[in-house]
Amino acid sequence: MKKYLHVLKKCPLFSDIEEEDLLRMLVCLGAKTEYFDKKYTVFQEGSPAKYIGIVLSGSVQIIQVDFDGNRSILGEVTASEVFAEAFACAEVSALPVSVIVNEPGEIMLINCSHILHTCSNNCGFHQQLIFNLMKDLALKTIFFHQRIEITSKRTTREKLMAYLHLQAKKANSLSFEIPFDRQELADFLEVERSGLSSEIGKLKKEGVIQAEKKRFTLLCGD
Amino acid sequence: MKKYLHVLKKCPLFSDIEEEDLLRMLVCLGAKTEYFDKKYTVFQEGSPAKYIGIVLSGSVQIIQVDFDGNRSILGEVTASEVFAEAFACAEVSALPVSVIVNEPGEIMLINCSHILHTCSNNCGFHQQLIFNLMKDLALKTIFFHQRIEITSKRTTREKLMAYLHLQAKKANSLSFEIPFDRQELADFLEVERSGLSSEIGKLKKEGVIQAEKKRFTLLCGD
DNA sequence: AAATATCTGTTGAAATTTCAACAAAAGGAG
DNA sequence: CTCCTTTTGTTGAAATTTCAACAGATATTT
Repeated sequence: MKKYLHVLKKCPLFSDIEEEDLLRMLVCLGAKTEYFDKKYTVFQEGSPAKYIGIVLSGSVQIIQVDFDGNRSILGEVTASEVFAEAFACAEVSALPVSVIVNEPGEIMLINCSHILHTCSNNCGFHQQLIFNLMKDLALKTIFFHQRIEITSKRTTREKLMAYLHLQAKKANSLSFEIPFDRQELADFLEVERSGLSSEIGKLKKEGVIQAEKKRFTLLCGD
Repeated sequence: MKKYLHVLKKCPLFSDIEEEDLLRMLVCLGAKTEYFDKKYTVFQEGSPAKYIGIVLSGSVQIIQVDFDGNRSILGEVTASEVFAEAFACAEVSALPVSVIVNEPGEIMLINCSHILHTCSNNCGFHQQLIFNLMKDLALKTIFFHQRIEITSKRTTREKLMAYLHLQAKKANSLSFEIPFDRQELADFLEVERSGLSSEIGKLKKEGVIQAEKKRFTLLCGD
């Protein structure tokens, strides 16, 4: 556990909680850590939500698959980030998403009811923990708004450009890497892979962007 | 304020808070109530988020308008429901959405920092309030997942049917009213109004649904 | 009650996406 | 290094959406 202390300290769930308190708290919360291989299903759509997940290393993807087999990627979660917190908090009986390992690594799982229902020792950090969880949920909602702003565009080109501009803003640079390959990007933008590929090709020809594998560069300053 | 007590008691923000405590708390929080006319902009996209809104009567819509003028409707908020809580909690400096009055009515506004930062009297309900706010945020996230499940469909027909099935499930009946007119429904589903209209026409002809103004009935039991 | 504004359904042409299929390129395993 | 798998770009045809425009129906206002 100590190995990942620097990761946990960056986790929004543990903001403003001291190192020694954090370690004790994790014991109190019954946190457990597991290693998962690539493509492993950490949480299966339809199963009850009890655990909050924290990525310690590697990464996971949040995905939704409808009955026609169409995959939507809701997001990519990397080290020190939290996932499934909303479902665990709301205590839903059937997860609307699956969580799949993208890059193998270790994941910490915490039974959410241990967070929500103050422990018997009534430790003071507990209030801070709940406060942090709330902030995190608020930020997740904002993330969804950004995603909707992108996917609500009507054409592949507009969706792609909206996404790239947002990534550039996040990276604070016109050049940046995205966490998706082409198929995954298509599933995130809710478009067809082949159409996306050809659109990327056109934008490159037009001199609007550079694109080499996962690295994109916006050439126009707008 | 007393006039809307029954509405406030149903508000998820005030679950498990006694009537007398609630009234005192509202004073403590500096809650203020205002009447708004139809089409009035309660919150303007781009302005800082400070207040949580609670609809006491009438309804509001949460909308996003991109620079091309395309409108997306994120949701409809009716009596005893909360809005803008995520942005207020996250203390964002620029709202990504506007809130527009649909049916005129009264709205209660509460400065979110009064909720987040425990008051000097440190009243016990405050912890309950924060807990409730967290639950509410979790449910909002789930709502967004449902919306994504609908809008991620590729055709107008699929989006419409996914939406109608969800509404039927919520209403617990195959017949129900939706809160949108045709243009608004199109802006919620992220499709073209004319295409939506013709799709509704086809579904009626095929005997899959009945549709009369805002009342829809699913004729197939699936 | 008439006049005005808003909402709805329809149309056909243009633009775009989807779909299926294939080949080149890149990556990984032995 | 070679074989095998995965990823990516390309294509053209079919399906769907978008767009603009209009007319009938429904509300709202005066």
